[in-house]
Amino acid sequence: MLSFYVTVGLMTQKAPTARERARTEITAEILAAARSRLTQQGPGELSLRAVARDVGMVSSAVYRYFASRDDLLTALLLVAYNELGEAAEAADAAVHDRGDHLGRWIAACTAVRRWALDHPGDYALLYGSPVPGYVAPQDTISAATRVTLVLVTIVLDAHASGATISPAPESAPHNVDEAMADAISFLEVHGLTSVAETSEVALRTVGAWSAIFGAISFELFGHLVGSVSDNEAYFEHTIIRLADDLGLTSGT
Amino acid sequence: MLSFYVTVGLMTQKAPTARERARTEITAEILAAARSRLTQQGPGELSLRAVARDVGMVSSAVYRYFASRDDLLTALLLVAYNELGEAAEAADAAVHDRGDHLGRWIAACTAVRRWALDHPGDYALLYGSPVPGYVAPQDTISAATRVTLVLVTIVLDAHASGATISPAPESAPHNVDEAMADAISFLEVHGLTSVAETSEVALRTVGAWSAIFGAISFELFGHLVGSVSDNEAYFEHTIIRLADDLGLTSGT
DNA sequence: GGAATTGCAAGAGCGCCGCTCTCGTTTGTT
DNA sequence: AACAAACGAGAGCGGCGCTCTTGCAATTCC
Repeated sequence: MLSFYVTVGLMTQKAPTARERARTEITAEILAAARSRLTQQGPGELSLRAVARDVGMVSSAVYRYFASRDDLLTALLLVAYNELGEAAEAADAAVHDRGDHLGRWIAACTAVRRWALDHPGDYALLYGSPVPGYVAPQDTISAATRVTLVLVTIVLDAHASGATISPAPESAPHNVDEAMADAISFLEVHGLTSVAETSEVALRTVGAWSAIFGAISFELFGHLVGSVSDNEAYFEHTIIRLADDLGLTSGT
Repeated sequence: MLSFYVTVGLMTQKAPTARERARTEITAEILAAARSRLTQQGPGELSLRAVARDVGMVSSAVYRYFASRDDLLTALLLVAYNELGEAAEAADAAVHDRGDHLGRWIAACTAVRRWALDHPGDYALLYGSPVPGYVAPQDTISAATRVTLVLVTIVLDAHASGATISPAPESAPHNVDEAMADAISFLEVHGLTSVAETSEVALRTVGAWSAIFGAISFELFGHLVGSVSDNEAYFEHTIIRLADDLGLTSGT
């Protein structure tokens, strides 16, 4: 760890100075302290002065590393998004039978819920009510996409393997293509081959993802108290119903 | 308005003193000022000192009317919950053909979305990430129930008129009754007659409600940017899909 | 009707917050 | 060795929730 950069060639790569090493180290230390506070409390309660005390600094010194509280929150946003995305990816990858799309769906969804329950503060930062003024920088967006990309990929894999969806209800409007235009171009950008009925599948996938989000949020924020007695069973029912709607069958 | 209580009998009802009248009036004034700030900003940004300035008071004076910032937020919670519930009830009641359950469903859901878009701050207070320490008092719960009660009633009305639901996917677990026990007793308490397959209907209704919440939250909090190009069309598709899943048909 | 009690608005003040600026000190460059 | 950049600490600004005290007005008691 100490001579990490020095071993690269012969001075082709500059060795980091002591200051540089200290800087990245302290930055990570601050971030870790902030993270541990965030996970337990909420984003609104995260105080820069408190994390400064945690790392044994005076508050003004922290501003050498993060320009503002919003900057710190953005850094945490990135970390949390990536961690959640990684959890979903790992859960999906752990299913050995890649053709078992239902199993992959359940694994990924369950991992998302598990992570949310284990990191309520982080979840609130990612998906809770945003601060009115705040707009997420570009780099956070790609991190935010990882989770949805896992789900989308599973659905597309299933449809590439011949999965089909039930017909849309007769009373549904017929402007699906226009409504989901952005999703379609998103798929194209990510090189995901289109399947038949692309926009209808996209519609249902986005709908499924927001339904999952709704279920987790309701559970986490206490809106299911008095209605659902077994949150885990309820969630399992929900995601299986969604999978069924997306054409993911237990066969294959 | 002035001689409101005085006209009731002959001193059987005490006339409110000037102080009492002033108190309720000022309380309402503070609440209104707070509300207008809340609707535009979020709950986290609502400062008691700011509303005090709005009503031309010093901050400590406001504490005569609301014991704490949390108390003020709770009062706002109640107002907002009731307003949202009323909006949903009114939209449902405006559908003249009471047998048109799909129409009533669409009307109620659309009204909820409309209200949320018009009152983003209030919506964040009701359904956004809660403050970790805060627990909602009992009186807010009944107000919170109004919206869901509208939706539940429509679904039950439809099923009392012979609506049926599609069978659950074969891969679904079989513990629906236990998972939805609380919802069933909720229905009994509210004197809502059970229909066939009660717990499955309850499961789907709760699922539908959280899916609606998810769709609205995603739209409001900007998580649909890049996926959905027409939010209104997307929402209409969503609620019609949910209605179809609940057995609400356009016929009857 | 006058005195005691209660309700009220204002002010000062406490500890917290985000953030800025200044001032010595340390580290890296030439 | 001289200079420049980065850094940590401290003081300080305005704003926050909330408490306490003080004078004043409305109400109630005798």
